Amino acid sequence: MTVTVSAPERLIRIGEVARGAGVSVRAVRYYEQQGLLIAERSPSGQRLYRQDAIPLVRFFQEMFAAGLTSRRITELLPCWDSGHTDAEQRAMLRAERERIQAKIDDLQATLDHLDEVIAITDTHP
Amino acid sequence: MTVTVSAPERLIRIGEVARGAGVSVRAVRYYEQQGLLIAERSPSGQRLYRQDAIPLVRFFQEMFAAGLTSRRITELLPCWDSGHTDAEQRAMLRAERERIQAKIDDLQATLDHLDEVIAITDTHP
DNA sequence: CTTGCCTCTGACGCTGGCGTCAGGTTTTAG
DNA sequence: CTAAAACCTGACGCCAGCGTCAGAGGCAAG
Repeated sequence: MTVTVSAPERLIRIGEVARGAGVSVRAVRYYEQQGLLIAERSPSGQRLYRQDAIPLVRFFQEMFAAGLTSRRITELLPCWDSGHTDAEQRAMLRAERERIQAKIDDLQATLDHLDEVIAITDTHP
Repeated sequence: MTVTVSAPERLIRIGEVARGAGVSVRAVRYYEQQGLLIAERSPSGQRLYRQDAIPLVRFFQEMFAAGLTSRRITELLPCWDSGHTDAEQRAMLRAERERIQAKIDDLQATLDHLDEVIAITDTHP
């Protein structure tokens, strides 16, 4: 039988999270307000995060860039960080996947359109 | 020598433009306010458009979906509807093309990311 | 003529992801 | 010990692309 002595994980403060993830401190506080990121508090009230908060914030940025709202992300978080998801959550996950795929297809079509215009304007000054 | 008698093109009103392009009447007025779409006026003050306003509005929607602002679109309009563009405009056009391509690449990476999560949540209920 | 739909001009509201300022406490470096 | 840097809680501001409401005029049909 093995006993896992939880390694005294070094907790970091909000500034380090922000710099590590390339966002502003304000943004990290906002994520907490939206329920995306829960922080412990030091006795004096400062937010304390585990290191994996940094990749998590990067993940949020990725989802924002893909057009998801913070509410939607909170609904999908169980799929991400826990090993237990229900059918509804997996369905939402696939639905978002489809939305993103559709967006990619739209952008690709737009790109092709633009390329035509570029070709015309280049050959026909 | 040929004389081009301009065909008495049927002008349409704002509602027909909106329905044709799948946007709201309010949106079409907004485009005019932003300088995207200039309309003639009937004696009573109603906006009158040529039929090609409909594909033009569709084009605006495509650009909005690709992340361009209305200001940016006005700057690019000469590339689109006239046969005369300068070097600066063609450069902007290519720059936007690159932006969209980068966006597509980002979204594709996000999609791959999501597919991994989906695979995990599906095999590991 | 009137009914009903379309159009007009303001002008305020909304959404989301923050920026930014104010005014105060805490931690850290020297 | 002290000054700078980092952190805290509100709370207002911003932008862009419209939605929406108010109040008034235009236009074809019966």
